Parts: sequence; C-alpha cells; structure tokens
Amino acid sequence: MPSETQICDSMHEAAVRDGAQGGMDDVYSKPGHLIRRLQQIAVSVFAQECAGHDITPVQYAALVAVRDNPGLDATRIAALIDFDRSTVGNVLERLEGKGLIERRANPQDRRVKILKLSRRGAKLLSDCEPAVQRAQARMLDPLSAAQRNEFLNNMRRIIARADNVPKGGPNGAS
Amino acid sequence: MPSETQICDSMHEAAVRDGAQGGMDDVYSKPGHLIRRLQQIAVSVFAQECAGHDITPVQYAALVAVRDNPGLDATRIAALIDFDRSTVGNVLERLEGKGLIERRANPQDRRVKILKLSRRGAKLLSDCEPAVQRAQARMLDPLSAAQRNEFLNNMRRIIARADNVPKGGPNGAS
DNA sequence: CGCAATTCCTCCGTATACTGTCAATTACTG
DNA sequence: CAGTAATTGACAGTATACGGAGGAATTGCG
Repeated sequence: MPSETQICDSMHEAAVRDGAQGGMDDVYSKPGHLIRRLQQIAVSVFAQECAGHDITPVQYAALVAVRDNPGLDATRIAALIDFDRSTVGNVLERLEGKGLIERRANPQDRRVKILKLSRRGAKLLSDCEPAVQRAQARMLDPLSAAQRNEFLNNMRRIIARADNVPKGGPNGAS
Repeated sequence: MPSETQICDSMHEAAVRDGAQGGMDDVYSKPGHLIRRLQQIAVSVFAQECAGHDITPVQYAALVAVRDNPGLDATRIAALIDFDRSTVGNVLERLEGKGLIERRANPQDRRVKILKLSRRGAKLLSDCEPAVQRAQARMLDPLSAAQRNEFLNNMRRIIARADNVPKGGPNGAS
C-alpha cells in the first residue's frame, strides 16, 4: 500500500551519533533545515487531508484569493498570496485547465486578464473546506494551545520583518 | 538593479481590509500559509548570504551530508537530509556536474554508487561556512533569544511527531 | 542452486518556485 | 503627439519536490 505523500524515513539518531567527524555544527537542527522540514510536513498533511479533491496548497490559496477578490488580475493575486507572477501564472493556467476559474480579457486594459471563480471552483472550495480546516489544525497538533499561539506569533514576527526589509541585511546597507 | 531573490511585495493590509466578502477565515494567517512564507524567507536569506558561491540550500545540505558521511549512497544521504530519492538524485547529479562530489561504483555491490566529497567540494564548504552561519542567524533575527529558543523547540516538537506518525492522522488508524 | 523479494539507481510526469526576458499595451512626460 | 517608462502576461531556464515505473543487481529463502 504505497499511500500518498510520505515524508521520508529519517535516521538521524544513528547517523548524527556515528559518522559526523566534520564541522560538528549539526546542520539538522539549524533553522533552515527545520523550516524546510516544517514546510514538507505542512504540504504532506494538506495532501493527506485533501486527497481525492485533486488540489494542492498553492492551488487552494490561489482559488481562495480569486474567490474573495473577483475581478483582479494575476499580478495582484500573486501579491495577495505572496508568490511571484510566474508561479501564479502557471497555477492559474492549471486551474483554468481544470475548469475551476475563468480568465477573460479586459476591454479597458487589453494587457490584463480578469479572473473569476467558476461554479465548479466554488463547489470545490466548499467541498474541501472541512479537510483544509483539519489539515491546518493537524499541522500544529503536537503543540499545546499556549505553544501554538506563541509559535504563530513568532512566525508572524519573522514574516513582518521580511516584509519591511525586503532586500539587504538587517544592517540596512542599501 | 534587479538583485537576487526578492520575496514578493505583499499588500495584505489593503487587500484583507477591503475585498474579502467570502469565507472570512483569513487564509493568510493560517499555519500553512505562514510556514510557506517562512520557507520562502529562509531560502531568500540563504541565497542573499551565499550569493557568489553558486550553491543552494539543498545542495549545501547534501554536500555537508556527504562530507560527514563519506562512502554512503544516494538513498542513505536522502534519508539523512529528509528528502526523497528522486530529488537527491538530481541534486547529486548537479553537484557531480560542478565537480563538488565524486560518484564511484561499488565493487562489493554494483547497484550502489559511493559518494565522496571532492577537493573543490571541501573548499566550497569551508568558503561559504561563514555566510551560512550568517544566514541561519538572520532567519531568526526578529526574535529575542527566548523566543528563538521557544520557536526552535516548537519546530522540533512538530517534526518529532511527524517522524513518529508518518502516515495516517494522529488517530493512528493503520 | 533457483527464484522471489528487495534494493538501488534512473527516468518520466506533475507541480512548485523564482529569475530574467520579451512583446504588447498603457501611462507618462515633455 | 511623439518618445519613453511602466505594466502585464507569456516564455525560457534552473532547481526543488515527490510519486511511480522499470531495469539491473543482490539477497534470502526453500
């Protein structure tokens, strides 16, 4: 039974204890590695809960953004969900291919393509909402309520800083 | 000046306040979204600090794993850094292409290819170590020492659970 | 020893994810 | 109003990320 979206086997205990004659800084407990693992887990949990709906986390985010802001173009949707335009362009193309959104040219500005949720898109969103809720809850399930709150706040702190300092280091050398 | 790895513009304040007539669950503050943003920031910071070294986070992780465990094969390296075999296979191929590692057949077991760090690989690792340290520090820079510790522990808690419950939900239905 | 199960790598297919570039179009400026 | 700047979507290129198929090689079991 192959199942969907594994997560990897991970054999750290053994490996870290044994080999490791090099830097001995333990790359596996550094923020970068942990964050990557976290994202891995989040995607996996989402895929597990939403299995059968044929939807990915990014596609879901884009779909919600289109639903809540009908009439926007791809560039603005991308800014909303914090993606670059190319990625969002591909995602929207797939969503259109699946008949979940509609793209129409704008008579006022022939550069842009107006986005709108289709009937099927709306149905899919409401269909998989419980699953998404479960997924979001499960991601932080190992934490207590207090830890969960603290954790979310810390993530927001990091993200807020990144929003204000988009480029150079914290030592604002322009 | 185009610069490397932006992060996106993000225009939430305006958008969340204005459109949003739909579910009103605020997808943008859910764990999944925040974790994705965090990973985005981590990758961006790494790229900024390591610019000029022509190395990505994953390539760095693989390189360190090979350095600390010479003689392992791709499958075991993948388990070490928590990636699936296909991805690691591609990464190692690129690393070999850049002359940072060497892949040799194993006479004892002709299925496997033994991995070893090359001279250039070792040099690159020691060259970019300070940059990597800076990157790791900068990721959690917005947090106080206490918050940083709490944050890392919470990430480890989530990851530990995922390691023990690889498949089904927390309600361990095998 | 023969053969099934396993293991390892490779390739394919899909989906992110981002940079850079381009053409078409619109906005701006003198 | 002409020339330029800015914007938008599309595209190319690179690098993750993961599941699954397939072939070569090894192991284990009878």
